Amino acid sequence: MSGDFQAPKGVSEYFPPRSGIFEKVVRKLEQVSLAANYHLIELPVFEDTQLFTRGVGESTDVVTKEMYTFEDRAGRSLTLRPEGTAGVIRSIIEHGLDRGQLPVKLYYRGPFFRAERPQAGRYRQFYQFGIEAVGLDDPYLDAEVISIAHRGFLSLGLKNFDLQITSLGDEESRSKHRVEFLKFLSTLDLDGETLEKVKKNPLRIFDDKRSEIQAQLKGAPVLLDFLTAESSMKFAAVKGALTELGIPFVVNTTMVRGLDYYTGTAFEFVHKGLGAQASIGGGGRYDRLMRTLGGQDLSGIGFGLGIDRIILALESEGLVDSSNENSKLNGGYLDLFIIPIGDAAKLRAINLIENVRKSGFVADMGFGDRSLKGAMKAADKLSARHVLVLGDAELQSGQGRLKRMSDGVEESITLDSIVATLKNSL
RNA sequence: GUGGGCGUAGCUCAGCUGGUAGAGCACCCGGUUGUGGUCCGGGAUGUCGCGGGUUCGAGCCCCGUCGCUCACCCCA
Repeated sequence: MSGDFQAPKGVSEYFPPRSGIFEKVVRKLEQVSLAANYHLIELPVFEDTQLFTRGVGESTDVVTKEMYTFEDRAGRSLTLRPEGTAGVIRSIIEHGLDRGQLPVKLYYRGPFFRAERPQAGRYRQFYQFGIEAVGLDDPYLDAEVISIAHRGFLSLGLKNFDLQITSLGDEESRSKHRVEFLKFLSTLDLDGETLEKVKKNPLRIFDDKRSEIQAQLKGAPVLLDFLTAESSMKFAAVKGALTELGIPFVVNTTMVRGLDYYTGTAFEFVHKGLGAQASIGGGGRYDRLMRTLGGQDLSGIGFGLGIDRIILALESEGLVDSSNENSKLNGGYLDLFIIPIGDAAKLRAINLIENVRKSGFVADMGFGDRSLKGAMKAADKLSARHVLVLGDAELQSGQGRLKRMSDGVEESITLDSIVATLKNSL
């Protein structure tokens, strides 16, 4: 530990070589989303506090104790976004994006903030990638959204994860179940704190990890058994589509989502190689959110994936080598490294490098005053494919020897043809 | 908010029952004059998280404090 400052508690930071993995994850997820016609929406990281209290739900932990809320200079209450969907919906309504063709298909990514106690895979500033399909209530759209997340994970090489799904049904389904469930809960022996929790959202009790609680929950009325015919058919359609797509899933009858706006389809991707925070992504349908925020009565569905956790998952599956700084996987390599000897050579080198870079190659040069041997070592450490030593002789003759580092073979070239030579070497 | 573990070189860590610090990796220089990867030689680096106490003497013991970490609650 050195220096006078350190990062605020619980934030994740990515610097090379790990930042290369971060970029790769985001790029892959963008790729699969774009391929399904979802497009980028870039939003502010802070919003009117009310957007979240109303949108996410007053009873959720996210709103009651995890928001970074502050006042701006005019006394407005603002909050660093704890999740992505509310902001997306706000923007859709505000800009009338839902007035054209439906569904509106968007993806977003960036930092999110929750004031929690940090632990493995849980940060106060964390990164999410998410998509939203808004405006249509079609179970096949649910399946599409899930399949995009699934495809994203597969394209990153992940294997050790499960997809869990359930249906939270519509309001009728839930109120019928709620009556029976509360009746059941009243027969249990629960402590005060748990009773409080149950009051806010009875289903939350399923998240309790204490075995004495879990034991009591055996035989509890299951929401899935109370689905209306319509909800039931939709859920069956989602499952059918997933099966058709060859996407394995397990129905989790006790799955609980942390945000209040979910209705109908809800899902979660759980990775087995992580700690207590095993969810690498989740989402679901929300029928009321848009109306709640003052928009049209349109349904939507989306997911949020935790980039930090995906990286942990990749590492747990041995899919990235964070110790190898220049692993190609991390994008760390150079097409050309020029070693100039003397100031005149540096001037020429910086010029040559510029041209090489313009042609799309990755190039760097030796700065400072290292020994030639030291500079060669540096080139090697940087995984340079070619090295060119530029000294007085080369400056005068305009000729040089391009060394291929893989086998040490040197090729005589004219300095002006270096780009062409590099192209030929591919 | 609650509980456990830990804080020693840039990184990973060692340091026995208290005697003022070490290894590996990384980094720099060199192994003759302008060419890397292996090998060999050399080198720099720490207020041992911070403050106080016990002691002739503390990285090792005690107290406090800050930080990190894992777990609970909850979630990405």
